[in-house]
Amino acid sequence: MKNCNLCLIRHLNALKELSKEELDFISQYKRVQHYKKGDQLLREGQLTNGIYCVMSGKGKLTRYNSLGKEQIVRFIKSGNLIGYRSAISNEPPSLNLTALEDMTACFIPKEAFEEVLENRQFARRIMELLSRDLKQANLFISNLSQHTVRERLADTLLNLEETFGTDKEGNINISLSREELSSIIGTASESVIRVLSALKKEGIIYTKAKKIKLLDKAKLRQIAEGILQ
Amino acid sequence: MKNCNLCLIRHLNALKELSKEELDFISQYKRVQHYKKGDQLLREGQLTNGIYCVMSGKGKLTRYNSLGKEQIVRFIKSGNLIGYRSAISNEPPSLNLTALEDMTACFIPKEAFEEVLENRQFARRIMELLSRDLKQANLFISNLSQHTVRERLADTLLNLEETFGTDKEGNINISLSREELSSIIGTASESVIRVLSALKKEGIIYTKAKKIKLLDKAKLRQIAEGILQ
DNA sequence: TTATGAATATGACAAAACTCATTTTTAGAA
DNA sequence: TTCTAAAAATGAGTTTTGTCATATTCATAA
Repeated sequence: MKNCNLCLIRHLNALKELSKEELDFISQYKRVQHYKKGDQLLREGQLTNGIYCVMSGKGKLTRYNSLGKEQIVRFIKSGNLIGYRSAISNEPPSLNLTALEDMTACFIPKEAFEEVLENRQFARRIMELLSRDLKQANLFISNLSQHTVRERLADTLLNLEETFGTDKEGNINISLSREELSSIIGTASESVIRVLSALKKEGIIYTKAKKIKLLDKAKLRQIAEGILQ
Repeated sequence: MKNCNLCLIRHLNALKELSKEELDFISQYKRVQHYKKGDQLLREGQLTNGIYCVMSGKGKLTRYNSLGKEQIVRFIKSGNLIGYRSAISNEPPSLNLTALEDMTACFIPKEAFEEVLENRQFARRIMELLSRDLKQANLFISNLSQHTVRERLADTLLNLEETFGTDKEGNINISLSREELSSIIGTASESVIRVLSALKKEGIIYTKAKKIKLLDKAKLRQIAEGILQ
């Protein structure tokens, strides 16, 4: 896809606010990039002179703590715009972006981004994105600190289904290892495995290898909120 | 203070980007408000049609979980601009703002805020504020989930001193109950009390009622990072 | 197909944190 | 000042979670 005017993905994010001319302008500078599962698009602390518009594939935003353990902060899917936070504050990214599947993303150099940021509608959308991210992050904070592993896992499963939807069999449409699940909620992988087993035994979820299917979402919601054991 | 042009507090935040005329404009609509310790300026979910510029006093931004337990998300001090996140995304605030001391804050109605948001420099500053808040929130997320109570408390004490400075005796310049400290790091107040006692016994901090003084910040930093027990 | 290493699962034990009960201290009112 | 209620501190026992060892299953290459 050479010209962003022909690309429908833009309607999923702030780029939809841009005029035909502005999109032509961006098209001149953007580069379509392909990534393999496991590739890193952004690396914590390592300057990236631009932002990404994700065309296809899924990814994870992570941070490593001082002991080298990974913490998943957020997930990325097609339509998402990435890297505007560090572009705006003019500093290296504070998170890593790793592809969870093969991924295609358009790289838009910072200068081109800054240029179209002059468009008020666009700037306004970016502010709204930042606001939404911030609200989400604050929600995440209160979830993390005041809930048990079981409650946080229930919450995480519901969020994952909401974000990525389900396949035809009804399984959550993303493939994560138990290790990755544990680094979302900040616990040991053994704890996640134990809780998943328990939820399966109770008939609340069904698991088959990395496939997870939510059978009783109402109960899961109650568990997430600490109402139900 | 009738006119914002005469107010020096604005130099501490995004309002410094505004022209004389824009400040005159805001001055017409803004209201100076006084609050007592314990008063709530913002209430989660309850629409507030404007933003605040804090003139004096300290406050806390909190959320209550489904069991009614308070979680402190961030602290507020003079110079801070509050409420722009919910103003921008056009929704009720997602956090509560409670005064920790007597407080004075200027209320700027949303319409006036939206008007001056047309100023690109100002809008850019607001974006930078949102970016900084988001980065902080992400940092907080990784700190919370992968550290022990002792590590998180060490980190919190350092952050509090950095944010609020020290008084002439060298105590951290904010008065928090053990209960409040525990709701920053998301733990039971007894756990905070025990760890504070231990740190005192080890000579790393000094405490006298609500006064806390950091005696060995280097060690505290190592504890916070999990390098030192 | 089998072989191999990685991921998942499970058990046993240890460490961390929570809860509840009780005592001590503190801050503020009378 | 004394009194009183709230906050802080401490101890004991329980629950949750983490760690480590080991077994089992799974995925993939040969």
